[in-house]
Amino acid sequence: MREEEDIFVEFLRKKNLRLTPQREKILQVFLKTNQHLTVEELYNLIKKRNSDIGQATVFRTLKLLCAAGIAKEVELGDKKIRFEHKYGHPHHDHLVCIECGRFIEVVDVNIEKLQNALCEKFEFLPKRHKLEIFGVCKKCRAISDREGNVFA
Amino acid sequence: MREEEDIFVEFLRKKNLRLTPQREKILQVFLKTNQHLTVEELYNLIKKRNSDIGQATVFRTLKLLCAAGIAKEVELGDKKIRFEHKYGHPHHDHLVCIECGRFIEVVDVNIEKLQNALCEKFEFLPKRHKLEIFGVCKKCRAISDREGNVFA
DNA sequence: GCGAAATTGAATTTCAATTTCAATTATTAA
DNA sequence: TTAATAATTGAAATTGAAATTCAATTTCGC
Repeated sequence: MREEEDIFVEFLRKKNLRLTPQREKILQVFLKTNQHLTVEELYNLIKKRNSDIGQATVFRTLKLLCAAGIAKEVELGDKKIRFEHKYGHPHHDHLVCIECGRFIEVVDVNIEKLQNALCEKFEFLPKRHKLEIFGVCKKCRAISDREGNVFA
Repeated sequence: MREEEDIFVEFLRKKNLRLTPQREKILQVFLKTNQHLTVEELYNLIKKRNSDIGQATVFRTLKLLCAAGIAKEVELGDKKIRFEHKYGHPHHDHLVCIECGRFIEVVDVNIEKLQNALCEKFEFLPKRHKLEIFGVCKKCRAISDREGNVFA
């Protein structure tokens, strides 16, 4: 929390930008949730909590947070841009449940190694990658079982 | 070519839909390109070639082709929906060049195996996945070298 | 305090995706 | 063949999220 704020302040300073109450608030609320929210969802969350900050400001601040390395854009199947924490939150992939929408963050160094080997084979210089596995999570599988889903 | 057309005809028949000249044309042009085109790009291609088919029809036909298992939606970084061939074109991942936009289609059974193992660990039932590696392709790396790109 | 620069947020614009709807075309039943 | 029925088309309109505009406001440096 504190650390992210420091990074943000430093980032803003370098760019001759200002840490405003709105930006501070948006960062706080953003950091407090571990979900992957869209601009609109974060905007609604902030409005509910108390503050009255415009959607444009939320939008712009999230972009700033990305530029500062604190947030990161992701898309999880639906066609909306979502934002996740980046700082202190190293690279990972997602197992996305197509029933409940929840996701599991995973890393597998062996997969990453094979990916790099694959790139090498094509003399392709990898910069970043995105792996999403869509399926049914443990919890939803249990529900299907209980309900005797004939398709499962 | 012929095969895809047969599949499409059969698909349409089952759904009580019709094979119109427009749909036939769209399928032909779609199959002739190996790129991953957006609706608009395919629409422009068709217009250039000769025909005068509306964008709505291209859009709807591509959706039909997806439903028929002939086409498949993909997104490659930019935020547009693109369509690739699906029939006779088994699952694969993409190495996407961030310089020239070209992509390489790849498969690595070992990666897939590790993915399945990973899912098992979380009791997650995988249905499909999407792996995209963004980086610089061989050709573009050569260009950077030639130009003495100090950042490369 | 003053002026320059940055910020805000409501409203607007953008842009691709999608839908509407009236006109057209094809199919079916009589 | 014709009339009724159903599907198709495409121009135009709509949608919805992303991004921008701009006048009003706030903040900063002096």
